[in-house]
Amino acid sequence: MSDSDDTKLIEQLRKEINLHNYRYHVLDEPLISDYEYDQMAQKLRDLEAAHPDWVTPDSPTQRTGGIALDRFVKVRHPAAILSLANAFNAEDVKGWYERIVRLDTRVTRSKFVLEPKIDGLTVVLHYEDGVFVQGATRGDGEVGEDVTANLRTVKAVPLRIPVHEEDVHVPSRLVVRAEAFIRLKDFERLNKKLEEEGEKTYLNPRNTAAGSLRQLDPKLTGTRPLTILAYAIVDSSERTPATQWELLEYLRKLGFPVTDIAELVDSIDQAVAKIPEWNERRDRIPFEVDGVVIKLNDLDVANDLGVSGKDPRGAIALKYPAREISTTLKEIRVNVGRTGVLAPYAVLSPVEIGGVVVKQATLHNFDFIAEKDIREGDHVMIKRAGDVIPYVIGPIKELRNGSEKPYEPPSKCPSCGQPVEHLEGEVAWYCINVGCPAQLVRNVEHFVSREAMDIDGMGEKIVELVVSKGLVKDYGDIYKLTRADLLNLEGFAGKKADNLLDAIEESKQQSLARLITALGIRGVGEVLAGDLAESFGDLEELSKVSINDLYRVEGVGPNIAKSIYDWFQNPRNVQVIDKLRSIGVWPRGAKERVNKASLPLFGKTFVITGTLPNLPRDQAEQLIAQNGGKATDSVSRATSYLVLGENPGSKLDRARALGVPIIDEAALRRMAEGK
DNA sequence: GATCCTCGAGTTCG
DNA sequence: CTCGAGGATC
Repeated sequence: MSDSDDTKLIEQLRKEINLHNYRYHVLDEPLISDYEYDQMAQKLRDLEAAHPDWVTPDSPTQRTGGIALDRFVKVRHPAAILSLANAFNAEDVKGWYERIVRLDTRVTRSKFVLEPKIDGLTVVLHYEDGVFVQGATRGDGEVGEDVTANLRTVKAVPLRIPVHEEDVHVPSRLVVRAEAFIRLKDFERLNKKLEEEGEKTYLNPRNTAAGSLRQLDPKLTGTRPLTILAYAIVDSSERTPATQWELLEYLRKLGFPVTDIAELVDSIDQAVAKIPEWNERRDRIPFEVDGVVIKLNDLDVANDLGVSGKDPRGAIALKYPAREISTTLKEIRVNVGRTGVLAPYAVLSPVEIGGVVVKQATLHNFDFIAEKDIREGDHVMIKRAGDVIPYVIGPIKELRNGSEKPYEPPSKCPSCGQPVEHLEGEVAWYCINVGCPAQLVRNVEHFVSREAMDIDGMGEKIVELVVSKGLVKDYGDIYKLTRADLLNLEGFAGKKADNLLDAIEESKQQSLARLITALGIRGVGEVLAGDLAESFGDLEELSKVSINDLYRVEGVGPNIAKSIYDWFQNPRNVQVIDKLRSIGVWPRGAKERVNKASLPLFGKTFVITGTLPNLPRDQAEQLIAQNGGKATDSVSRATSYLVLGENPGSKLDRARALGVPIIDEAALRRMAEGK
């Protein structure tokens, strides 16, 4: 092997080891086995031994522990602080049960306790004669770090027990296990405050909790909204309760915060039956939860079962699918939108999140990249927002090794090479070349899209094809495509060509509102296009309208009015409109004024979240509109009702916070019928 | 002038 | 879904 191969390998190993260190020590979510990790570390040590001059101070081999925490005193735990075996579905849970029944038949007589698996950090709290004397992190399970001073600043940690009740006996020595974490609300508030102060924000509550506990300055920890929930006794000078359920009650009596959503069930079948309910509950818990822990209630039996590997047999963690995951950002690339906006996106090392493999994610705009200091080569946290669209939360700066490249926004359009421009006071950068091919493709895509002219069979690929072949130079040309044109294209057999031509022909019947949407005037989308169609009746009238007339349309202010006016002054656009008219794409608007005030939903604003059982979203919106209501996208005080479907998003939380009434599909139908 | 609300634009994967 | 921006409202 050549030296240059070795350098690459060393770099690669360092990067990976750094990642796995982080996963293991900070996130407590290892991706690989200890064995694999040791193999990797050994390989790196071997390579560095062979090339001593390549050893850099930031190499993970130069650390004594996994991650630099040596400034804290090490504490040996009185008993191993074990992790939990993972289950990913009900079958895994049943499998676990069957295994432990075979080991000890007393299991069949035990009840089970379900508790939330909080996404935080385990802490170990020591009490002597009821006084808090030491607090430690979990560390590797055997040895943790002494963070007593920091934990003292956490108000939820009792400094003396019992806190209230006097009739509870406290053992002279008691060691309690708890989870330290930050509530979602507190996390958001903290990040907002940091942002206002121009400080760096945190990635997620867990990260923040970890960072806060490891502050060298306890005063700083004190400013972080950490809290704890206790759930186990690690060691005690006296006998403590024999069941998990009683133990939770006992901890509560002593004055420890204890979860109030734990449940006691009689059998494993009942525990399994509760799983869907717990899954559904995930979003309503005010802190991050990454699963539900199912524990044998009988702690003596649980103890006797012992451990398998590093996991106690008496409990199992049913893990929810991860919503956040780390991966490498390989490269930043830039798309050109239909308006000429440059939209950067991240090319990622593929990772599975929420059941799909994500390869790229939007980065919104260049300010976003600069603010978060996202660099090419960074490890980044990815989240699937609302469980659909992935986005980059931010870089994991702890994992940087110096090879990351800060990002420079392009000065030229990645499609046409023309210089890009930045409008005063706006975040976006634009390619202002009217002939930019990327913009043309996006424009045509928009024209044929579902909310506009809805031409079936004309996807991204085909649009690109007809544009690159020069068959379509503006969207008017779509209607000039012939059967012969299409048959000449790659991958077009007779049937496919006919289908597409039919779809194009059919689209001539689309409403004026859709045609206005399709034109792609900046600032004019579905909603405004509908209002414009209603106010002006046809394109001819709209094209001759004055800025003052536009002003009278609701939602049109100076900027949008100018944008519409200018669009119709542009000779290129005049040409396209003439083309559309000559072909027969010329819908007449309703321009009729239905008396909306008499309709049942008049004056009501609806927001839909999740999937409705029997009604696609666009049809639900149509139903609302037809009956005089309005369907909008974001929940506010002005929202009359939230229509709740399956797998709701964050709108549900917001609706609850604002006290917006929540209804289901059936209720919406009843209201639409005026009942 | 500040704040709230709504809309538009771009976006992922199968 | 997220973000930015324009418009409406107080």
